[in-house]
Amino acid sequence: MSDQKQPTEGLDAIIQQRIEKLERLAEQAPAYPHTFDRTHRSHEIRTAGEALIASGEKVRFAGRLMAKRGMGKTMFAPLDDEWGRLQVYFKKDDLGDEVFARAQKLLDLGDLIGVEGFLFETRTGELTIHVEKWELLAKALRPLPEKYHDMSVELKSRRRHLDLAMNQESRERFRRRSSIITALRGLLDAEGFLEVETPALQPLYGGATARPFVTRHNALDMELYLRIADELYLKRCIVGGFDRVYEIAKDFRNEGMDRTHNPEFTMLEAYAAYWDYNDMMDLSERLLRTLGERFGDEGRVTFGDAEVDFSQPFRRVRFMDALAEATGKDLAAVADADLAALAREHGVTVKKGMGRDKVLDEMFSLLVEPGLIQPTFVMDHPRELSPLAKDHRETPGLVERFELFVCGFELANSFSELNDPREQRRRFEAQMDLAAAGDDEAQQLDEDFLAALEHGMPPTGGIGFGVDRMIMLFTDSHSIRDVLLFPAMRPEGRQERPGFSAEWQQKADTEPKE
RNA sequence: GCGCCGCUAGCUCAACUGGUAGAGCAACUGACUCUUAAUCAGUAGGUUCGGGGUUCAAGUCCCUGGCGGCGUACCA
Repeated sequence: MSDQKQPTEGLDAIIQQRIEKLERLAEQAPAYPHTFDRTHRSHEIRTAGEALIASGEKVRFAGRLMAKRGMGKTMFAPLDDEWGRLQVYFKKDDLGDEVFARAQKLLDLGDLIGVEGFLFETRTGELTIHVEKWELLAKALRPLPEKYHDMSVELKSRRRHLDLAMNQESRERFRRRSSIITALRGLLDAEGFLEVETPALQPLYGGATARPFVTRHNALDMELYLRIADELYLKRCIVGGFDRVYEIAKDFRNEGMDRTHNPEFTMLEAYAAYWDYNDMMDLSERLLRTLGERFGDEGRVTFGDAEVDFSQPFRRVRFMDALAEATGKDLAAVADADLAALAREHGVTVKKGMGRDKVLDEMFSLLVEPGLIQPTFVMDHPRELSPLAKDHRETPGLVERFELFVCGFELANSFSELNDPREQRRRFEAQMDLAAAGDDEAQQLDEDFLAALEHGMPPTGGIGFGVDRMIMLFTDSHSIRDVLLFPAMRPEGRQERPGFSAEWQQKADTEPKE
């Protein structure tokens, strides 16, 4: 470990060799220059290709060296930038022995270089830069992964920089993510929504049913929660007189992880004064239809085996009707005791303390959700499940709520927002009873929020979209990890890890460094 | 959480019922003036995830811990 002998094998040897090459390159020119002025990026050269060949003008291009194909006195090398790949051509007769040899001998795969030269087309028709000058922009001391097999799923997520460097389609996917979010902002802005920012650190968590992350503020000497939703703050904005607001923000939920769940995820919440949930359904259709047009094929999107069509009006079905379709029974007419039995018959696990509506919700998740492939609004839910939604204007026991399902997962959740402060207080109290009975996801009573409501909130429609899931849908990605640059993962390495203990830290500090 | 499967060179993977750990890519040396998974000849590279056990002998079997994938449960 303190051995001074130079490594002659494995990764250490590769790094050592590359450092030596770096030092030799540094004798001639700065190894880490501060800038490189490009005239074009790869897609721009590709677009202007013929004109650039005809004019013979000089181009300056920079990228990562992805292969070296040496032919003795010439060398071809593909260079990647964000938008794609462009081949460059080194020729000894043109560059001179020294400059050519430096490229041939001292460049490694993964190095970042800048070139200047003129464009030509090779015999096989590939657009190529004939290099007249080149310089190192940064050396890759570590080798790139192997080039013609996929990296393991784990490495792709864990070393996203390498996934991005190696896989054009991965770069494309994240560029598309960015475009979709930009498009959403544009659409909401055009609809008169104001983008606002609300606290991620909250003294009380609310607006959804989930277990929170807890953290601590030293100066205030208090525990804070990472938000599970923005809802209660955005409604305060509506109370204050903003007409339409939205926020695209990370929420944090301390729950399991799987193909559609990451502990931190991006949620779009939007609230509009004087709207109800019908208006929000219309808004959802407008947003998704436009996204479908821009990012799909005339409003249609391929997701696995399914083709989802956003161009037609979405199906609307009442929650209880969907359940009736699935079970063949009108569950509203079934007594509580019989309902539990019926649920078990359909393979739903019914636990003690689950209310009637909770059982219905379980049945819905298992029996109905997976079959909702085409965009479907499921509306008018049982009241107990929705403590922030307004009572249904016609049917007692229900609330004005809808969830939008696509490809078997929930994409959005929306209500006519409850704005009667006394009713809201009763709903919170009911939640507290659930909490007392052991439901650790029940919502907390938020006096400050209630006081805001007591000042008067206009009738309001609200909605929350799972942005990551939306991105999955429009990129045909089947795991949330594929649309998050850095999904949550356990740290790798170190066997002994007594939770960042002083003991480990001390050990790390006292051990000799390489 | 639980269940199943996996972890071998920098990367992607082999190694049968336990018997000298291999290949391709990357690297190194050399040849080659339009290649594109460049090609050709040669070289080097391993604590087989960690720890313990069984055995004459363990990548392989057993126990235990770590990390991951998939399924399942709660949730967006």
